[in-house]
Amino acid sequence: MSVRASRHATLLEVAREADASKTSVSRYFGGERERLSPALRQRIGEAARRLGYRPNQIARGLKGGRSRLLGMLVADIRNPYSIAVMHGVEQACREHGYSLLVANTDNDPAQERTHLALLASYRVEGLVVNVAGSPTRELQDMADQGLPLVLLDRWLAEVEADVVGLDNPLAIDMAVDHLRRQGYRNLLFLSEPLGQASPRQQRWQRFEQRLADEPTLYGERRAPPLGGEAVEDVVRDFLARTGRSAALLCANGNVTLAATRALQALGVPLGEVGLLGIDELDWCGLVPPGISTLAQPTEAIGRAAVQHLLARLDDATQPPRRTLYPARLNARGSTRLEGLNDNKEWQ
Amino acid sequence: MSVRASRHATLLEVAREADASKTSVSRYFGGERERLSPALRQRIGEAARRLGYRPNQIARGLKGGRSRLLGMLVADIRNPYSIAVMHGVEQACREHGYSLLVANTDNDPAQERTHLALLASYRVEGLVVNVAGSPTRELQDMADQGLPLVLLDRWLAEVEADVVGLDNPLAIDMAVDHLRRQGYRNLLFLSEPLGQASPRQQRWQRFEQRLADEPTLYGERRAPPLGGEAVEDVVRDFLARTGRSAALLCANGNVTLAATRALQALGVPLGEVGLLGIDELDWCGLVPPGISTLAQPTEAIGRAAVQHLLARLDDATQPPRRTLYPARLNARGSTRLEGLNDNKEWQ
DNA sequence: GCTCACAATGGGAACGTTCCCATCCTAGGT
DNA sequence: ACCTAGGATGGGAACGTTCCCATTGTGAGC
Repeated sequence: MSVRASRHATLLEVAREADASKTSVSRYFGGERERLSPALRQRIGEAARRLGYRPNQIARGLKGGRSRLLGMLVADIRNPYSIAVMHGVEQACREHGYSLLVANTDNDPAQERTHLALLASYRVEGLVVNVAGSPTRELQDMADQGLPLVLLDRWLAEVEADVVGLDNPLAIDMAVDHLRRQGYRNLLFLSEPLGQASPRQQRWQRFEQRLADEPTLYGERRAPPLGGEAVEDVVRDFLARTGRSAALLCANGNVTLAATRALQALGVPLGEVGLLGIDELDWCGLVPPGISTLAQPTEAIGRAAVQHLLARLDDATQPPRRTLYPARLNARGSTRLEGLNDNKEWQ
Repeated sequence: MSVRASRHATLLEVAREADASKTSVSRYFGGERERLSPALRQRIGEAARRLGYRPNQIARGLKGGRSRLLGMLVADIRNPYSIAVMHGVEQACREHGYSLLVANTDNDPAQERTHLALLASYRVEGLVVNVAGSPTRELQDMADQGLPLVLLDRWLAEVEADVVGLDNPLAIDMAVDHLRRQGYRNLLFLSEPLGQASPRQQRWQRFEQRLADEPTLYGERRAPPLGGEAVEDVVRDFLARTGRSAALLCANGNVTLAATRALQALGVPLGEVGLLGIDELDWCGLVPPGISTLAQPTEAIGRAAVQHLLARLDDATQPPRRTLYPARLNARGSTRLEGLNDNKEWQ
């Protein structure tokens, strides 16, 4: 009985201790216990416990190529949407015996490339990607090498991979319908600058399309920079020209935040000017009279991403799938034109 | 020239392609380029580029024990505080050539144990731990095995490890000072149930202590469950008994959220009853007239955690350090007794 | 009683690195 | 010219697994 060295016990040590072969011990921990006789099984179990043995995942990953690691590349880790999805991804990983290696790019395309390479070097078995730029080349290479890939929310037309996210056209339809039903007639669609982000583009386009089909509605689209006074200016201008029954439709959480600030700065009461945001945020219920939102089923989206990965790990040949979820409407005071209006929408 | 197999190029293949030995290639990628002659260096560089070679971190980790992985165990990944700190940790990791393996326990002690074991099995070189329960035994074992450990925010008295977090007594002092200066005289300290969480206990104790030193102030402490009506009841009761110049001091972000809801439900205007929260949140500036907070320097805390890890990796013998940061006061409308009061505090 | 299938077990070669230790060569000191 | 120090390079073992392929033992079928 020696002083416990400050190192980890190995498979071989357990084998010796249990008077078994390393193969048997490997089987014990590799989920093939039923192949072992009860006696041997017990000896190994005890020896392992005595030695505090834990299989070394690194070594495991090396031999079998099974790193049991899934990677997630996040464009902006501070975005509540990303977090919520990540939570779903992480849970699903855990349930399937995987661990999650997270890389955050802070929306920097250069970092994105670096991190992609990094994740690859850890031989992750699959990758959930929320792209910032357009690392088309890198992603296609990885896909070609047989690495299962899921594009989250944002997708790249050129990359053949599964896509999981929100049904954006439907979300815009729901938004426009809701606003119209609540009595708003002049809609301002506010987005962040479109850039490469596919959801922004989709929402932007669908809004236009939808407006064309609605003779009773008037609409405009703007994508001002979120930083300075731009949002406030745009909103002030719009309200001045359209007067009553105006509403803002915010394309994502950041915009909702900026728009809320702008309306507060302009001294316009929420509801009198409608405000509907895509993405649910903690505080939306708190700003009186409550900000209406279209919530994304983030948890489900995260889990779905992992499921796609696992399915593809199982059968690499499936054609790319696209899984889109509907948004859920949280109607609050910010889309009630007059305090005593119809209350049917409320839940 | 063969069809590129769907596998990764290996060190050996690069060596063959460059007509060099694997040792030389290993040196090239292991940061010992200066030991190679310029000619060889160039050959290897070109061969590697041609083959798209990337060192396999898994294999690296196996031989040298250098997994280049740092682990982070988070009690609640959806908590904005955790996220913010994680962002700092992740950045610091990246800057030092490490990757981050994140595990979320959802505040479940059982999961916590599991995940701790999991992280260990990936042979992370250091661990940032934001404990949920009291995995004292596991942590001490890991520390004994020579694994650098940093306790984040919450600490366990029994575990010998570095601690990084907020200077809680100082934060309470700042809070009490600010509230007194703003004219509040009756303070209600609201916390989540204390449990094992050291910061909650520290804040709770310091409040009592501080109140004892302030004859001009009256104070009470409560830790109601956050779920139902309890917070509202506690607040209503307190306000009924103390009347004017009452203020709530919220021990963390969750409590601030609950307290804000309660005050809104009671129809009490913010400011008339003071509200000061520990932890800055996105929406604190949005709820009129703005909620005052004590912000934690989360980014710095995250970076400090990694620095401690690296320092200990460098010299395992250092005694445990404790690094505490002061909070920063964001004074807003919720701690202005009357609209036209002194404005000195505003920034 | 002999063969054969099959269950239980073990030996050894990978996996892709790192690192210790040669080996070779050249230039400098004598 | 000879010895040697030291720079450049390479060979091989190890890291802790998994997995292919034996090797043993046991009872059923003939």
